[in-house]
Amino acid sequence: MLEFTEGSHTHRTTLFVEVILPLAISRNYTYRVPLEMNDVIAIGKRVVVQFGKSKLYTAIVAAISEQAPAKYEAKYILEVMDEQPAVTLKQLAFWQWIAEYYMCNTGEVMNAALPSALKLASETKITLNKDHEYDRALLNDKEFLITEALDIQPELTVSDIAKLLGQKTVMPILKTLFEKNVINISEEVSQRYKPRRRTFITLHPLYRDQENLKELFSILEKRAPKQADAVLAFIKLSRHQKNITKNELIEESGAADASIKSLIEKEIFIAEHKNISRLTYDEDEEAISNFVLSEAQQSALNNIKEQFTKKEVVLLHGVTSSGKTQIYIRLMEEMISTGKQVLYLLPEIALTTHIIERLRIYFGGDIGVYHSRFNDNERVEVWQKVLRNEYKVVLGARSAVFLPFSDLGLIIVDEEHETSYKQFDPAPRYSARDAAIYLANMHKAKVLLGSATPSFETYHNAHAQKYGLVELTERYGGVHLPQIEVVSIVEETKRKTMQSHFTGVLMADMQKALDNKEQVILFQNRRGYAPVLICKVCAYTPKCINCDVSLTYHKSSGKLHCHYCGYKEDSPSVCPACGSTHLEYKGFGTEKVEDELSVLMPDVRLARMDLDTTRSRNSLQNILNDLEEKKIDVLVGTQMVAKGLDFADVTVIGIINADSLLKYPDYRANERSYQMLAQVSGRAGRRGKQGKVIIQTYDPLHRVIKQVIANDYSDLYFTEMEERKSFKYPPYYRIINLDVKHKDPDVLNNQAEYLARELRQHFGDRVIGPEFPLINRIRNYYIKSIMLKFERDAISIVKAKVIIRDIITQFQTTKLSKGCIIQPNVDPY
DNA sequence: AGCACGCCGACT
DNA sequence: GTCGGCGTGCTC
Repeated sequence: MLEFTEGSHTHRTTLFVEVILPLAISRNYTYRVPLEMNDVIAIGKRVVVQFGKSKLYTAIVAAISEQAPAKYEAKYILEVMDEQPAVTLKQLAFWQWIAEYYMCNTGEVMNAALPSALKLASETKITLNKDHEYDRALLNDKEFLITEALDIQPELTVSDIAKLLGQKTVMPILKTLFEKNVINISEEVSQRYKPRRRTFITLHPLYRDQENLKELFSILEKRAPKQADAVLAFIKLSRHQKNITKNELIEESGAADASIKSLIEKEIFIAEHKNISRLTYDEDEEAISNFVLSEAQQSALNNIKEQFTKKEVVLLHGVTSSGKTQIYIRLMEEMISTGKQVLYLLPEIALTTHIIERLRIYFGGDIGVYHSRFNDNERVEVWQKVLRNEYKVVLGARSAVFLPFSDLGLIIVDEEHETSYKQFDPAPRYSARDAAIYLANMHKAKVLLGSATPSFETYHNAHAQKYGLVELTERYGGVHLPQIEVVSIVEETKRKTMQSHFTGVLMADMQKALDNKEQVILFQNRRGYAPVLICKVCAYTPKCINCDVSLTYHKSSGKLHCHYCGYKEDSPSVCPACGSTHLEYKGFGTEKVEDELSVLMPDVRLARMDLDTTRSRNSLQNILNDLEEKKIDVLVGTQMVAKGLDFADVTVIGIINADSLLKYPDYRANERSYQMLAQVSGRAGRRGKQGKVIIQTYDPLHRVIKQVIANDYSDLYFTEMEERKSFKYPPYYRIINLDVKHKDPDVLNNQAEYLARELRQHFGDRVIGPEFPLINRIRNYYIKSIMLKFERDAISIVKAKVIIRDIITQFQTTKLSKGCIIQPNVDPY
């Protein structure tokens, strides 16, 4: 046949593809390629496949072969979605590495990597069958209810119906309705990415001639004055801008849509429909790079470049406010001049418009931004632009490591110690910092890690000469490090100078700053009002019904919240156990700090920044804007305030209770506390003025506090490292945690013990536990943790992981382990 | 992740 | 008895 002449031999060959499904399943599945798709099928393209009875998914082609599977009949691919592969070969290899290293499935990696608009899944839609006559009186109550609902809303999903009927199992009912020909059941895949379209208007070239234009006006003014207005508005707009959309024209002229339409019909206006990008930025900002590096910055930059000739990864250890960003900018400029791409990773919270705008000054439209506050369509557009190599620089949070880079030259991981680089909740439990190093390796690119308080892992690698190390000890522009004052809460309580949770010292310094029209940040590492509510009579404490935690009282909602599962209940006014009205709030969070301060300083403009106040899309940015515009005098916040805040007029920082950090029962508590305190302190007095930090604590002589005051990170490092070594912790050892979960605590105990025994057979006393973690029940699952500690060099971690995987697989086939969930967490933070 | 099948308690 | 919960296994 004619249409078969142009192609290759593949026309006659039946092809099979192995695809990755966006699900937590352990292997790939094989589908058959219809002959007519032979020419378009390719690795990395998305295909639509049916998986199971009815569900349709977008899968990624991972391999193509001519070999038919022996044991089953492969289903056909339904559709090839892409003209060009959406995922590169490098990415597929990267996904594979993540899945192996972090002990999860490729499908889970795919889920994290692809913007959801690129992986549409079908949804079951229920509609009325209008072609069939039936008597509704013959239906039972529930069936009748469904038809009634479909009269009002013609299309319902399965979960809509579950909600409607108030029960979980609805499929049998829908099935009988379908068999009675009352309803249709269909699987619909919606193309979720929609380009944004606008209509652009231009004037017919005929009217570029002044005479013709004059004539046109004289006609229009008489016959259609509204249309004349529209033409006038067009001419006015065209003086300032090149592209004019129909909407802009309507807005400017006040003319109706119909007027414009008739002008288009008369061919006076020419309309053109175009896809436009959602990723706009102000083109008026000319790219300028006219800053001068200080001597210290310049020598650090030279040093980094020198190190890059010998090392793949370099750590830039620079104190807060040392001007690391400017060094990054110079490096990025040099890299993109060679034509390679740059990835600049930042913690989500630090990715504010402030830093984006700052980089736009230098890179203009060449810079792409990628983070979780972007909506799906925006993310797809960034993805596609990276794929087409239209960005030179990508600025992004954790998940930006998954973008389809083709030729990376440099990855910068700023604030590399940040724990938010590690994903916790759903697998893949990956570290974007560590993954970035692997990714760079694949691209033969360099990695620059930047931090004022490097993670011990990184610092250790730098000291071991594995990474290059560049130190920058001078603050930019000669800004002094803040003065740190430690205030003993015990002392002040004795002297009765405490005002609720504020020491006299803090109150006085806050007042002084406010008198000078300066700003204050207060840090309290806990959100909500009070973490524990306790009955003074019977000591009853309200607990979460799903988790092993006490509920936190939130004053703003008047409810008790669980911070682990989201459960909420009304706060009781009498003790549910004994009926007493003597209920006491114990402990305090940001809400209470804010509340108390508003009583003590009623004239102060207060704001709060924590998870609860920054949930919606723009709320974080709004708070930061208000702070910048000095609409806020005092900002109370959780760890968030330690990151990415850079405001000249913040001169006083108060740490309400340092002990909550220091007392944390974790081997990293000291490292974390130091990082936290140093990072918060770094926010004080950035430009021109020396700032002041007040640390309130019950334990002013604590070693870590002394080290923070002395600004002696290496002292902290060397003392802590001794302990890490003797207790077999990272960076000397690698840790893999296996969290075992089960609804029944007894089964969990037995099975976790059994699993640990199996592991011990291979790994001996490298296996610790199982032990109950700090919180031993979350969302109704009891949890036990098994920890594996591997010495760094003596054992192949790759082989160990294969063995662990085998043991887990083996374990899951045993009858008694039914219902057990095992979650591996490699390199837990 | 969905969805079907099968077993078991609590209702008409 | 039957309905609906829930556990278990499978999907190319």
